[in-house]
Amino acid sequence: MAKNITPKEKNYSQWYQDVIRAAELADNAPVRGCMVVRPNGYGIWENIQAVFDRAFKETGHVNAYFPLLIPNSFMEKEAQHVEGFAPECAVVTRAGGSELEEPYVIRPTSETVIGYMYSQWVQSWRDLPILINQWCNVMRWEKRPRLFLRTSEFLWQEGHTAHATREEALAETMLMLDVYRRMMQENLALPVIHGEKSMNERFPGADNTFSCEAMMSDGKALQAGTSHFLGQNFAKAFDITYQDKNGKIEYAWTTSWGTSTRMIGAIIMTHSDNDGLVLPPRVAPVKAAIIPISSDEAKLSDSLAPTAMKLSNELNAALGCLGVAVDRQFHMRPGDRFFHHLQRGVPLRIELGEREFDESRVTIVRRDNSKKEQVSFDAAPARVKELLDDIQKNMYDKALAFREQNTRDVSSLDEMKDFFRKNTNGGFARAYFDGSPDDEKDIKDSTGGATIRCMPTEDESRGKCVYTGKEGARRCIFAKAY
RNA sequence: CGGGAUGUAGCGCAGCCUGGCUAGCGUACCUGCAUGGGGUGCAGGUGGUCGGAGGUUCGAAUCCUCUCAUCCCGACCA
Repeated sequence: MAKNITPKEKNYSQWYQDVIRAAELADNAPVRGCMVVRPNGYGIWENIQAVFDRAFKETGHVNAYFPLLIPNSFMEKEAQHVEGFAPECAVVTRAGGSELEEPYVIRPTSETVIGYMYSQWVQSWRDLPILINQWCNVMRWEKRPRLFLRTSEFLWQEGHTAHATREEALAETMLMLDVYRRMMQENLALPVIHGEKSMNERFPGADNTFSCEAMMSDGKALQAGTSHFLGQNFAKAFDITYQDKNGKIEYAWTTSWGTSTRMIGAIIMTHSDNDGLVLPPRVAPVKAAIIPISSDEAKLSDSLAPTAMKLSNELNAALGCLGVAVDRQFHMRPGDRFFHHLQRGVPLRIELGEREFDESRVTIVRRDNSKKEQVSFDAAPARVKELLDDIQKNMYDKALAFREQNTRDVSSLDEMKDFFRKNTNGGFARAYFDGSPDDEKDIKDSTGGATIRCMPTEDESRGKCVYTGKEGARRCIFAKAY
């Protein structure tokens, strides 16, 4: 057991922070609520970006960049939007040594500037759809920051699209929700439930919001990605109009969708253990560490290290990435080196020592030391690839099994209260619900914080509402959330 | 922003109540020797204007006021 990490059973928040520190993912910045993303953490983000970016491009989107500063008046054009975001906006009022004529808001999200630009770019039905994504930073002055989950400044991607018809925009909203679900499941090993948000949880300015919800290992829910159907709200606020085939002027229909560095928090809280970080191989910056071991320095530099380099090149070629690194901390004791990689979430360790070398074999060991096997040099690339795929799959299966173990169907309000009272966080409660936003708030108050995370898209069943008793209610996932 | 707590070496802490020699301890770090396949052992050493500002006092880590930051519990959110 790692002595620099508080066990999660003892104090989950402390455990989370300890894992981040031990894995050198991020540090607190000198600015309130901001974080410094360290190389090991940024490497995860780069891998996430790579797989998501590819998926966006495969579905016809292109990248662009819009400015960090937004004229204050833009924010005020959409009533719901300004109401939702005003409390958490940081504003620039001085620049160049004097007071600005109009304050600039540091973007909390870019619907407004992008809407403004779209209004200039769109004239005809032929100009639609516009399918643009941007990777950038945004700032939201949150009350209670937590590394990766909620920081004042965070990195994300925001897609903004404009369409000629309502149907097309709705289809886009659902398409991107599904892209998120797939990417999270396949690459981050996060089983997520995707579905529609309740009115209380809607994005300010959206007609409808959908999300991907994941269960953390303490039973709480985390919203890992959202896709919004904005209707014509922003088109009307920013005058995004086009002339249709009949020559008639129409408002466009828009969508927006985003995922952020919060996904790194989701990965940590879904997979990691009391020894430290556990990373899904597909997004691990280091997928395997080759560790040459010998007490004979000449042997290390003359034969083991060069062989390790050769092996890492072969492995990288086989994996199609640069995820295999040679550990050159030769002066450290083997135990220290193993521990270092363990805490940083490196899925596989390849031990290359005198014992193996003499026999032209390497030892492949899993992070948790659960399996150790010897393979020949020639067989190593294929075997490593196989093992990484296996680990990736097992992580997903394990997370899914955990979610299922902590999900329960509840058919009455008392049962729901009981579910969330018994444990500290409960888990996911599945229940039919057809009440009003105030009814939902009442459930929140009486359960110690459980809210509707989403109404699963794939669940078309109908039943009796736990609150009102009305028949024909949709099924909802209730949970306490981060 | 409300309730609670904490700021002393990179990290974790003691000292504060009851003011007083040169501010300690563990760990990390550096050096040496021995070691070496899941957090090595011994010995020696480097490193602190005690979060910041002001006040009380002959004298402040310690008492008082203000301030900043962090953590926990709420409200808010990707």
